[in-house]
Amino acid sequence: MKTSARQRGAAGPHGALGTRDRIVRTASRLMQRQGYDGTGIKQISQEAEATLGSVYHFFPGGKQELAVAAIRHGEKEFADELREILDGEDDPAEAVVACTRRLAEGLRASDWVDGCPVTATALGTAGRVPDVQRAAAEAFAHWRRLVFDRLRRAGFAEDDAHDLSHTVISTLEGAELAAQVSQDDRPLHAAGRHLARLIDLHRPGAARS
Amino acid sequence: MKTSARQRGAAGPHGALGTRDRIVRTASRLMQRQGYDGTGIKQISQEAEATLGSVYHFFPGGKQELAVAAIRHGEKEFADELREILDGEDDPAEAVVACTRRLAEGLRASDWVDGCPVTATALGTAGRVPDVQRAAAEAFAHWRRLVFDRLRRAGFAEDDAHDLSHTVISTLEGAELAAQVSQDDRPLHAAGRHLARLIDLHRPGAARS
DNA sequence: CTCTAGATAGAGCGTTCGTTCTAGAAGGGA
DNA sequence: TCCCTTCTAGAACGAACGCTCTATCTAGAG
Repeated sequence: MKTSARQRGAAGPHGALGTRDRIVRTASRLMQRQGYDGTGIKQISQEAEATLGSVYHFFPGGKQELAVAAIRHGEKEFADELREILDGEDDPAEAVVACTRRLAEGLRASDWVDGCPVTATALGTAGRVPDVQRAAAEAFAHWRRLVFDRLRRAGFAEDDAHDLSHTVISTLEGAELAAQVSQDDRPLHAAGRHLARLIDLHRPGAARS
Repeated sequence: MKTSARQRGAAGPHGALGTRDRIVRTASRLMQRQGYDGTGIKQISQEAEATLGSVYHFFPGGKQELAVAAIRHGEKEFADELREILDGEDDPAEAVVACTRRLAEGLRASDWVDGCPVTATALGTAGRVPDVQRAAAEAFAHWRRLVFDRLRRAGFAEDDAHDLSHTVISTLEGAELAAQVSQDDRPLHAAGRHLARLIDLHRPGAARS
């Protein structure tokens, strides 16, 4: 019996999730918007409809452990979306453009509030909380790996795929950041067009300068 | 009498700066590293060797006004550096590569702690503090303008220069972010190589696909 | 039934937060 | 000389912080 039927009666904005899941999802969403220091444990427990006791029951390591779980949750969420988009297009260049469109839609739909789920948390704790920094680094590495694998599957050379996967993730992150700060999705659209050109340039069999 | 001779005797880690300047510089540096919520007014006043009274004397608007001043300071600082590098190279593509090198040096020298001077502050206050968001948007726009002007001066078409300036700033920001989080400067070097290729692609007179 | 581990509940701890407030020190103009 | 503005100094306030602690409740094992 991992999660018993002891949960509150399916009410509230959360589905039939267990208490632990509600806490992690809420923490992830709040830290994405307000950063690590801007998000209080009590705020998380309230919005997750859990009590302080439950939070410290599931996360005895306190705020740091909760932040790591929140980052890992955000990582998986975006990884699933990324994988779906990358596999949904025949051409990797078009797939990357689709990514920028999706990011722009998400930003606009949230009124420019919901950006990357790990950036705000990671940046606000730069060198202070090693566990958080490590989890954020793993998130970036994982996302980059997804792009790398997609390029390899399309026949790109290993070195090219490696470098391109770096730049694709960096540029997606940077363009989302610029779009969020400027409240304008043009940075994302420009990034999409340019990344597509760049991928075309390194396409296997293409002429190289 | 703007700044009297009433300052403390040139001691401390700060030069012969006025109290207001010491406060702004300290706030900028601390918020760059710890974000808006992670940086306290008292911490700023202590590290700036100023008192709380001085802080609220110069910034009656409190933390928000101070954060705006800190962002504007960081903006000017990076703009000066950016202008110097862009003008220091004959070719805009080489200039952008020089930028990525400079960013990598700065990150490494600070042990991956000093990233972009506005990102952490802006992200941590996403939609909550409009003044900060506006100042951050102006910073990005200003930096982008510097790249745009440099490309125009090199003869690039207006539309190309516009789109490229977007992607250059986005990618620089994203690569610096990825490098900081991963504590690894490879994202910046990959970004430099790819941005140079992209600029070459749009060079005036070059063949276009 | 009893017993126990898992989970929930929230009062309360010491600390720090942003801010306010009053008091004083320093220099220039009258 | 006195005054007035500018700047420095830090005690004090209510609120919020992360966290600890004890108490209670529930579901299943025996």
